[in-house]
Amino acid sequence: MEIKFFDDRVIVSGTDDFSAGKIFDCGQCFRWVRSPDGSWTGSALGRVLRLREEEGSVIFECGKEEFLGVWHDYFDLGRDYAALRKRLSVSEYMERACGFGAGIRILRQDAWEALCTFIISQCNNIARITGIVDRLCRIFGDEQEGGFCSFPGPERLCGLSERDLEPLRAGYRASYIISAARSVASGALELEALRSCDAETAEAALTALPGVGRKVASCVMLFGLGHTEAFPVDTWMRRALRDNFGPGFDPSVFGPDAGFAQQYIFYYSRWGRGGERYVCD
DNA sequence: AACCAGGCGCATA
DNA sequence: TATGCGCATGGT
Repeated sequence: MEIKFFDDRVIVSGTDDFSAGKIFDCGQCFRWVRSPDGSWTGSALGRVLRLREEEGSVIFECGKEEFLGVWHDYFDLGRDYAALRKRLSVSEYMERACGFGAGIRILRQDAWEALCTFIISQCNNIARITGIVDRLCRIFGDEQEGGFCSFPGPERLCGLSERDLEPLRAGYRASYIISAARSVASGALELEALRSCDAETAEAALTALPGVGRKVASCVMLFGLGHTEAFPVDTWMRRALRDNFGPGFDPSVFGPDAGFAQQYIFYYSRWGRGGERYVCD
């Protein structure tokens, strides 16, 4: 992978492992939008970025400092995904899943945003999750360039009531959002400290929050806390595992790569051939 | 017009 | 440990 710096943009080229469409549509984040011209714009970590793909390279519309200080890490560009896919291709199925998902990267998202959005995601569909998250940012976040809004932090939400959140139309999840905001804002839950904890400790701390079970906790760990061994299992994963792996399958065989295995399996089962059989059943 | 969504928490066996 | 249910809302 090559990175070239210009005054107003950074160009990343020479990799099969950056596909904006797959990265933003694989269900890990909810705030990147595609423009008619094919470019993508999103708000993350308090900043707005636009990027576009052109002839096998990715163009980040930002300066060198911002790229190195923010986006290089956010897009996990220091990781060798080609080597990762090779390690994960331990079976014919995994080889297909990794090939199909080539281009996926697991974003290093803000931990609070991950917690909040995956609380919202429970028993919900992507379209509605996106809408609720958008309203949350639009109503309680700060305005940014291009009509985008920042993700409101826990200190912004901790003083609100369930009625204040009614315009989100988040249903019963509203109370979960508020109590999570209060736990984090008060310091009762130190999200950043969970980065360096072992997985069991992090999961226990997260599931202590109302409305946070194993699935949401594992998503927060994987997408927001850098716990790459986390392996979220939802309805899609349950079906994919049931049909393609033994009944006693243990994701820990993938060790610290388990989270990436999960993403490739999930993406393949939803959008690839691995998922078609379920439609016909 | 139903069905169900990247679940959770609680009750019951 | 396993299974079932209600929870708010609205996309498909």
